[in-house]
Amino acid sequence: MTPGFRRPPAGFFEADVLTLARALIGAKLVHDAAGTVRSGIVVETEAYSETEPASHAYRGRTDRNWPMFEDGGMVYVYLVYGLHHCFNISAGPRGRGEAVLVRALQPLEGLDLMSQARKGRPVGDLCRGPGNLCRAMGITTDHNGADLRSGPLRVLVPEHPVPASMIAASRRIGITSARELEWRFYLRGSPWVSASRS
DNA sequence: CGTAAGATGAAG
DNA sequence: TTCATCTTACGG
Repeated sequence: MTPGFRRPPAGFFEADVLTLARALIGAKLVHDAAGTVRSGIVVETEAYSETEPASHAYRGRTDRNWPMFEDGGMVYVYLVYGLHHCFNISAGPRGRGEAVLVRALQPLEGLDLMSQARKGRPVGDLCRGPGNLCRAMGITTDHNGADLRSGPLRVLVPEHPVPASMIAASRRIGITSARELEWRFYLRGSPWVSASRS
């Protein structure tokens, strides 16, 4: 266990999705695979809920989105545009369709592996954007339905919480509905966050 | 069934 | 701005 980080307290992932999306900023995402370790600090997230139309959960549970409806802390990974994976963390209690999309990480460990997976892109781009981060971290649909508290993917929270004043909110990126909601959160001033689209 | 659109990324 | 690439979800 890395100094400065600890296992999340009980109930951490059962919080409502907006609370969790904020609480994940500054947390550490770790992937252990085949004796290798990759990790990074979460610097950008987005909340998605069954209550708004931009969410996969808006029209109820399906074969794809079912992890969103499971207990908080379950991994939801899906493929977008037939090319890129997106990594989400289920929030809230079982039966409620909510998840946090992780959009960017500050790379911490396993930079060599990440760089290899990302074809030698600059460090600043390794984990910038949801698809890029999955590629760098080696996250695929194989991880769909995994438990973040017991599997090869883990989340650790900082011992000293990120001050609320360091977390900024904005509109979500790349969606066509519910544009007005400011459900994207990022570490203020971080150079690792993804760029906005039009 | 057929098909349109998608929580993106990279190149031109 | 365009295109790669393919699954999902929805309509017929």
